[in-house]
Amino acid sequence: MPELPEVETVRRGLDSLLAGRVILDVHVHLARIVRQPDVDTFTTLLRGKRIERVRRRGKYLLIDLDGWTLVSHLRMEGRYGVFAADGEVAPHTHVRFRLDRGEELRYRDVRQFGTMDLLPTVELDVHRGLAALGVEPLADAFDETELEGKLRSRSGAIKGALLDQSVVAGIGNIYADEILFAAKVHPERAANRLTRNQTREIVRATKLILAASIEQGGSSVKSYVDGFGEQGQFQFALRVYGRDGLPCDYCGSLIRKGRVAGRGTHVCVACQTPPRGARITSRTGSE
DNA sequence: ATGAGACCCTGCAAGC
DNA sequence: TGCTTGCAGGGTCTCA
Repeated sequence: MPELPEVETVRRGLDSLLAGRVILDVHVHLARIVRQPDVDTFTTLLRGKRIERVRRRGKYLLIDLDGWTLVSHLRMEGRYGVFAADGEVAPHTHVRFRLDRGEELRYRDVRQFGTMDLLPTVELDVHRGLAALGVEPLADAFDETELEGKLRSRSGAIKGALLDQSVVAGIGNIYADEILFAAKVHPERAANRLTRNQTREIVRATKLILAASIEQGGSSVKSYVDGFGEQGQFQFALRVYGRDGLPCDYCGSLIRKGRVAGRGTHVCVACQTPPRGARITSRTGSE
């Protein structure tokens, strides 16, 4: 499930493959993926456009084309790949962009959750999803003061706050668990009751973990593959996510899994001290 | 204003 | 063995 490091890995792959290429034609096989404009306009507008570059904001891919930008969100399982145009088309391929040199950019998405919006680049700031995003976690602007300000009014679990894209952009379920483990903060701790030191550790862990994951091409817990069809290697560095019942690398206690903010949540209750009233504790285990 | 829960969708695992 | 059921997940929406 692509989060910031995976989307960044895809961005790098696509940028190197697509910059300077021309879209000759577009075929949309599943209309739902394209939210705006309508499919006919989408297709007409893209035909003949030259791809300038591929950017990223949070978990969004931004493909710039001659004054227009294709805003693409992979959600759970969206994937891009460049193939020979006459080659076999994989199942669940929903959008095909025919390129020059006999190649094709293809978008696959088994769960059909992904979205594409095409809008003038100058209007990007009014895109609903983009407009609501918080700071980029790897930017200097994301520091303890910034995070503390965002958390001040939030009495809910810190994990829920980290998943909120308006607090900080790009963190999903996997990295939220990894970041909180590295920062030694229990995911159920109230966001506005963190100590200054805990906030600082969360910021530090966020930058460290996301950067390390990008370095290794992202993680690929399920089906994530980058623009070149390579699998990320960061999955082997996950310390808590998907490791319920296994010993913590740091202290040897068993990793527990429960639900926080409606998401499966992994925690070492020895390293991440549960707050009063926490559901995930050494006693209760799962649930 | 905040936060919890439903919803979208499909593949897979678990349970009978 | 074959069926049904439930779960996973990101973002957006509704509702309290």
